[in-house]
Amino acid sequence: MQYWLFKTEPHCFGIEDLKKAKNQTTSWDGVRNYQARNFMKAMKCGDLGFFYHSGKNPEIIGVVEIVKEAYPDHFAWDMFNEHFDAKSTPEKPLWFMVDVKLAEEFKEPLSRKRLSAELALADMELMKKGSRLSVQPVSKEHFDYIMKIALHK
DNA sequence: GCCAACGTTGGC
DNA sequence: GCCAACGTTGGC
Repeated sequence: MQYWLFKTEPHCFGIEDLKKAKNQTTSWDGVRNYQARNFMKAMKCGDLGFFYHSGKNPEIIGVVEIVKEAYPDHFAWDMFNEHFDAKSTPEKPLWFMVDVKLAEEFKEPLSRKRLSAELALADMELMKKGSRLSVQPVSKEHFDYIMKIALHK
């Protein structure tokens, strides 16, 4: 069992969109970064990930569960999709996505400010300056630590 | 709005 | 294969 973090701009696809989605499940498509893609390929059903809003009010607002392991991101084949990439084809898919389902919405979101006050999280990928990875692994220690804060509130 | 960090592109 | 230029991300 591994832990992850999914970043998203709330006005693009936020927790409200996920809540409204069928079965509160969505495909995590549109990732066009090799490192992030490789992390998605490593995900297993049942793995958990934080749902993070970037932007004006950065915060972790919940937890999602991987419910479908990596499969080709067909949006990359659609010329009219904003994430179209001619290098990817149905025969040789380059980009992949997973399906995630809302597992838990925190009663109170954990703001980045709140998280950065925690020394124990200083070496977390998310908290590193200049970290732009939209899909990233989270250690069990960091995951548990953050869950403890979230549930304690 | 600013700017640092990072990934990608393309000339050589 | 190097690296400068450029575009994007994302916190502040």
